[in-house]
Amino acid sequence: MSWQRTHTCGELRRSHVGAKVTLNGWVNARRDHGGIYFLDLRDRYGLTQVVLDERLAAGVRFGPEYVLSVRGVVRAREGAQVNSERATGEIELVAESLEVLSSSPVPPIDISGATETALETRLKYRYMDLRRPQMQRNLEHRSRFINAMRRAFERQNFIEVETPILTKATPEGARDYLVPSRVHPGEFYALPQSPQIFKQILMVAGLDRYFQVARCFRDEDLRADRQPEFTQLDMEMSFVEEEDVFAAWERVMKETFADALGVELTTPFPRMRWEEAMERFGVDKPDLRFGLELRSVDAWARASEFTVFRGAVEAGGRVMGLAVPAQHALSRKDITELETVAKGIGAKGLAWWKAGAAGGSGPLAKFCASAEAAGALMAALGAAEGDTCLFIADKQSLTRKVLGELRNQLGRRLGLIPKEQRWAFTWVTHFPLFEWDEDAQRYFSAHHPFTAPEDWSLGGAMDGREPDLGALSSRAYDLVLNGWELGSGSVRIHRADVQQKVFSMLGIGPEEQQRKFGFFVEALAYGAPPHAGFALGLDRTSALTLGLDNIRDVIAFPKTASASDLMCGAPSLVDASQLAEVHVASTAPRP
RNA sequence: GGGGACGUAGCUCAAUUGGUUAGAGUACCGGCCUGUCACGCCGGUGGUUGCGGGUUCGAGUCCCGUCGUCCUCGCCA
Repeated sequence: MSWQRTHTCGELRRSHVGAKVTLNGWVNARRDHGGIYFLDLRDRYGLTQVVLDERLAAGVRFGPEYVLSVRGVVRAREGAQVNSERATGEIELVAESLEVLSSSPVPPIDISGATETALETRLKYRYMDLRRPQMQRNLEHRSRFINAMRRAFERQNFIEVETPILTKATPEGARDYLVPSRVHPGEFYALPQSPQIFKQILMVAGLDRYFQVARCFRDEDLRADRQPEFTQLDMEMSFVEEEDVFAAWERVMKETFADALGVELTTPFPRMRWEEAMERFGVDKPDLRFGLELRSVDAWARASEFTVFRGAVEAGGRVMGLAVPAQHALSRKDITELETVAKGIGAKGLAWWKAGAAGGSGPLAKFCASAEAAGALMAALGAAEGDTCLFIADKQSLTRKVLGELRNQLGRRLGLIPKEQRWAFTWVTHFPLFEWDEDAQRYFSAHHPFTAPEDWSLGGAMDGREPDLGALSSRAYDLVLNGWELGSGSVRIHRADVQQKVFSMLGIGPEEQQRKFGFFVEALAYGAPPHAGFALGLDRTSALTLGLDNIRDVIAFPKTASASDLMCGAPSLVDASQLAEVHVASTAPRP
């Protein structure tokens, strides 16, 4: 008689009563009552209670996580026997025969119970961790989401094209993962940080609309929202500008959320220039689910007697603040904690003021003694009587950064984020083209070197003038959701001469350009259409739509903070012969 | 590379100021129990306190080093 299942463990209902069925699954729990024996059998689809009589239970040995095949008859449960907590709670399977298909030692992970196992153990025994219903739900959700997104792109006539995993190292950007070549001694492939160049070349090739579920690799340190390999929904389109890309994605997101989550998104998403995001929220990925916006106090500071404030403004910096409504009554202890946070980011201090028309209280009170000064400060902050106002005075970038972080922390700590407003998307546009790097003493691309400048003349550089590179604006954009950067993209440079000029501005000389990007610039020269694209982080999006704050829980086999795979033990030493074959000698001390 | 937290039974945790034979819950094993569903009751097995060194009459506890995990800053075109 076959052990193969006729139904799953989540399938049987009252309508199946009387049927002879076979279930396969893992032993989730056992309840031995002497004369009668209960067994919960689990698979991906659910739990079903199996009833064994005394004789049958005594005849076979099994424990948690054994794999069983149970054959028997479906019986209705009546009255108090019904388990209304379970989908299969109105029936049970009365076993007639039972076969052990596979055994298990005592499991290191409690799959059926309530205790949360240490992450280290979960990662080492990932195959058991993934048996947990929560993890299976996460992976199912991710699969549904990605498939819905694929269908949405196909409806818009995009085609999915695979690009190489073994490709060429790039000088800009993150650290590359390198793969030595056996055939070409001393030469290396790199794993792609993104399919950027290939997808642009697909546009030159006339593919017009491309997308790909693309694995990307960046050899940088990990975070809760960052793994060394991650997955993007990557896309590119020809003959378009920003709004065309936004519209394509808004349609995809609307359809995907409806399809996979049953959520109706409101489109179009708001657009916000980078400068506005930085000024109002202090960050380039603002969480728009709550207010508490930053306000400029520059004018007030310039006129004030407070030398710290006035000095900051006169030195070309900024004085900014935010007003915490009186109802949230920050204590001195709260403010001290916030000051510690501020100093940790680099602020010299945190000034505060309890707003009041009569001067208020706190360190700033003596500079607000006049009703005029107090009123002006309250007006600048949009503050009401009794609000706790927090101030940072420093150079602009630090002032924004510190207050942006304080705003985010206050949003969480004070419970300012309304539960019902779950999906606060926004496009952030017009990022700077270049950012100055103090250590390297040169400019780097804020996005990547293929990003189109807002001004095709590059501030006159195309005509031989020398613009202020830090002031150039780009056509890069990010999609932000609830304070997370979900993805980014840009209108691309489709002109070979502009691309070469940008490389030069980044300090990449003609010889290096030719060696590293020659093929790409040459491709642009052969009839490149104007094009633009975007890539969405699927790990982050999956996590966020599940309400998770760590992307590990939507990745089947994630790596630890030190980029190890605890299950298979990667990375690992390899045989000397293997190294020799690829012409590599290790300089690491061998244990 | 820096900062912080953590590491004790299969799992989750406790252990006073450095002091008896390192405990509890759960899991596991044995016994009892015919309606449980995280069954219950009784009993039992189970420990290199991550690893190495040091201080001490005595170390899970203090010190040094090291390994690992998490969070985070730098980093992440």
